[in-house]
Amino acid sequence: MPHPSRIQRDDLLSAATNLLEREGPEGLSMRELARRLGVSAPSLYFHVESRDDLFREIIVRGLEELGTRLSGAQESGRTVRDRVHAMASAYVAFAEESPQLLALVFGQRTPGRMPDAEVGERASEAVLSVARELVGEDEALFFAEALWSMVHGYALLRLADQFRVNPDHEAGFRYALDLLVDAASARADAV
Amino acid sequence: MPHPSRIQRDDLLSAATNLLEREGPEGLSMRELARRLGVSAPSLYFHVESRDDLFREIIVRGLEELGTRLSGAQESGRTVRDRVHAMASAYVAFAEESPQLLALVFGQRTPGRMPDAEVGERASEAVLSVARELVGEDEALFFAEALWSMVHGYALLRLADQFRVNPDHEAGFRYALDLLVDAASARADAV
DNA sequence: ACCTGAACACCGTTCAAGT
DNA sequence: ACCTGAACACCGTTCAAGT
Repeated sequence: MPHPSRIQRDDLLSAATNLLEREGPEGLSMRELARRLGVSAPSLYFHVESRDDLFREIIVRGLEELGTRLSGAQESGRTVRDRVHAMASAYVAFAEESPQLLALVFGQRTPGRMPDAEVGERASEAVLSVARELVGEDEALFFAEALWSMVHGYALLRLADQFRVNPDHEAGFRYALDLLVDAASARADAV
Repeated sequence: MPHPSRIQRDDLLSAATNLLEREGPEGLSMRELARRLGVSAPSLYFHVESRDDLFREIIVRGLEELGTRLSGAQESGRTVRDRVHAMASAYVAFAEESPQLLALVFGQRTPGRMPDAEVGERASEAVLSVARELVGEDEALFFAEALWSMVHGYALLRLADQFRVNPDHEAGFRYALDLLVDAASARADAV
């Protein structure tokens, strides 16, 4: 009679994500992960193909979680401006809860660690949809990239403590977002 | 009579930076670096304190190089818009030449790896200066953060191949930059 | 002053052996 | 089907010993 699995796939990925946030990517080792799960290191290979594969799975989960939060935030605001701010705040909140995960999700691709292209669909669809509202179909893709870039850059640079000379981060972020929203409205009016 | 040093500090850092770009941060190992320099691993510890210290030195060099390029680009354009585009292009070019280095320079801070705060002074001064021209002293800090965020985010997301649905990256990037520059001009006119 | 080989405590991964 | 201990080739770092 076979053993019932002693490790739940979900527990493995949760423990791995915790370890990643606490110790960084170099600290997420198969042996340490096994130690925390109370099993031997080789037994992990019955649940993931390799360490790279483990990273890939973590990224998939992270990307799905981010997509869920963004499309949730998208439905929360009354005006377009509110929705942009809600989504941007959700993005930054995610970045602050899971900085290592965010860096991994949108970081340098190492072959074997990157998930299929369609995993991020939900997140990009949410951003594209709000961009469509603001500037119309034709410019939506460009505007979505601009908005995403700004929010992403802001989240990462804040985490890296690069904005330390600014005493009021909330105000700075709102200023940046409104620059884009205002510019979009001006363009839409001009047409 | 003491040995003359067989390793030049500059060679060590260059080789380390090359190895970083080729193999990523996890591939930059003291032993592999020593191998490439034709010395034993322990002898590296006469030139750097630790692997973390090596990373810190690489980051310092990278930040200085980026600062030099940005303040060079800042002097190149005739109009403010030209200068913004020149600096942004220099930033993206740096990111494309040295993606791993950029991720390191502005990535998650691991204690012991981060350089002193004033090392990035040159780069931030260049961005602040162009921001001052565009929106005046009062909003310069906020605008600089917005501009830097956008360019940084754009560079990273491009590298992570997140803009693959957009066939024309050059046009998308110019669109994004001009959104900010136009928004800044509109604000300056309104005052 | 600088370099070395040996050593220690780590690491990813494989594999034969166990239930 | 799942887990283990032993093994292999790595790794950062220290240290006594050499020039």
